[in-house]
Amino acid sequence: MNRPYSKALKCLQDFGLRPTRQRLALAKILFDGDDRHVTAEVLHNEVNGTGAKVSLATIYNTLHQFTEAGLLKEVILDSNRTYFDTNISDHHHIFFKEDEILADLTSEDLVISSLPEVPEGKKISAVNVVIHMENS
Amino acid sequence: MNRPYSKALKCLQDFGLRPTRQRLALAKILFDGDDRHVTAEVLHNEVNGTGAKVSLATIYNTLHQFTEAGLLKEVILDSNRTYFDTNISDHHHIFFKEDEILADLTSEDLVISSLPEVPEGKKISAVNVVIHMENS
DNA sequence: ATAGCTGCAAATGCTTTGCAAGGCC
DNA sequence: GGCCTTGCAAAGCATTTGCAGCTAT
Repeated sequence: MNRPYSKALKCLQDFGLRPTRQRLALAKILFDGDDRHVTAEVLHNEVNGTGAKVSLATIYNTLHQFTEAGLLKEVILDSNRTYFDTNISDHHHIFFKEDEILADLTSEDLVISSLPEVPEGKKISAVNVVIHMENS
Repeated sequence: MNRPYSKALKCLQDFGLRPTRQRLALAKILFDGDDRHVTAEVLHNEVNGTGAKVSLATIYNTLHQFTEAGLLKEVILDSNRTYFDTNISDHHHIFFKEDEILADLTSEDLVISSLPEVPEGKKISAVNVVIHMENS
């Protein structure tokens, strides 16, 4: 492929985000391949390993901008880490404790057959499900 | 009732925790009534409002001791707050965003009819479900 | 007496922010 | 040029920890 940034570039342009060097580097890692589940720290190490220098503060800012733009979803796992998921469809997660790996569940893997009644004047804004696995 | 600490005292004794003034005050608030969902901060304000003085560090330590003893369950909601739940049965939660209220769901409110296959050598250690409600 | 508990204050770890310098259009 | 973006360092916040003094048994 001779246009290695095309996908990343398009993402940014589509959402009115100025394609700076830092945003391109991050978008390339996040969107030019399979779905990813990253923490700010992992992404920081990864992007700086490629030679591009992006500060941690900018990683955080950019992850939140991408999330606001609808390019990412935040996943709450535990109180120490925020994961960002490039799969923005409605889906659930499985977390492997020892490996610290977060993965998607398909709609076949987990089925919720009944949800609580929604009170007047309220709406469901999210249904967060995380299955925690550990070594037996 | 002329033995206002009986229930709290029993909890502590049953789990081999020395019934100190601080632990009794916290156990009384947590276990002498309906199920509660508290954060360390809320519990701190509440217990100090009763006249008992308990430091925030001790609140945290005690909440974790109670959790390890099986008297409480930790509930992960978002990355800013850890809630502790006195309902230790297997159940799910609903969170009302504007009111910052966390409540239990019964097994009728939410039904999970299928779980993912468990890989060899692994086991499910938790199934965390939180329905987020907001004003519509 | 002594092992365990508490409180304070300092440390930690992740995340956010203020602001001056730099980059994109 | 002008506005947006970045990077650094400092601040923030919830939580944890070290340690000296206290307390239940």
